[in-house]
Amino acid sequence: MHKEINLSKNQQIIFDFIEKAKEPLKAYSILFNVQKKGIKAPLQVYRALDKLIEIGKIHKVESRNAFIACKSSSCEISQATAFSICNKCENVSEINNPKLSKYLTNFEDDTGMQYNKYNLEFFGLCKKCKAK
Amino acid sequence: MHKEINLSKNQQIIFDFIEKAKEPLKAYSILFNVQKKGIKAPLQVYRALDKLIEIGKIHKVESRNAFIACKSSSCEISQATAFSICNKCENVSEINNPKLSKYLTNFEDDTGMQYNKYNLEFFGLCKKCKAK
DNA sequence: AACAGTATGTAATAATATAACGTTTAAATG
DNA sequence: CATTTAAACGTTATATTATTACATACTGTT
Repeated sequence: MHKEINLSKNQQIIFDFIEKAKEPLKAYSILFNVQKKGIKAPLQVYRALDKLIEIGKIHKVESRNAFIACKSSSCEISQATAFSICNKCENVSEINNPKLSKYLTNFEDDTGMQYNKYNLEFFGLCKKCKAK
Repeated sequence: MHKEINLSKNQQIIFDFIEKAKEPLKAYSILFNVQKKGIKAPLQVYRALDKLIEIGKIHKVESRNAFIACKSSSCEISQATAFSICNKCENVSEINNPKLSKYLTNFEDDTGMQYNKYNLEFFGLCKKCKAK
């Protein structure tokens, strides 16, 4: 579960926008859309994004360079993320599966090394796109 | 195992360079290093990279925007990749673990959807960096 | 030879992200 | 409350990553 942290003004503006979207947003698309709120420069966006990622309120979808609000209560502070990505409609949803996260969190590689952080992105066709 | 495919001139030049490196390389770093071989423009590099990824000779490490030669015989044509990444020294190695790939290939999300392609990136400290 | 598919060369530009600087605000400490 | 410290902010410039658009050339079939 997320620790409750007071967001700063810019962080709050940008988080609100990402959360409403319910789909991954690009940094510059965020920028264009919050300019009316006084945010003028890329760096203001990227700084807020960095912080929001750090505290686990959003995640970055690496393969898409896009940002999405965290809707899972189990991905502890962004350490462990998994996404399902449709290659056709680009729908992205966070996978909240305790078995999967347990399996990956406990995974040891051949050298015996264990990891506390991972990012997993699955690709395929979502149900809607498959039906077509 | 990889199907044997004849690489074109540019593809071969760029693949040779990535394979020798044995660490992930950035596109523009590749460009600067193959200019003496007559490759002058970013697009020439990106086109070769796209093709090499498509046929499974290299992978993209998404969180680093970098490219690494495939050393695994089991990641069938780039459909299933897993990497271990050290956050300190930036060492990246491909994880070739049949159990892991089997687990992920067979994974079904809560909607019953199955995926044939995924990319997993684990983060932590490698042995060397942990020892320090 | 004609065709289709893939690869190439080149210039321009788009999209993504950070460096460097100085100022302001908020929180913690004496 | 005054002081200190850390975090956040604003701004400009620039670095890095990647693609569009268009013209040409090569490769392997029929």
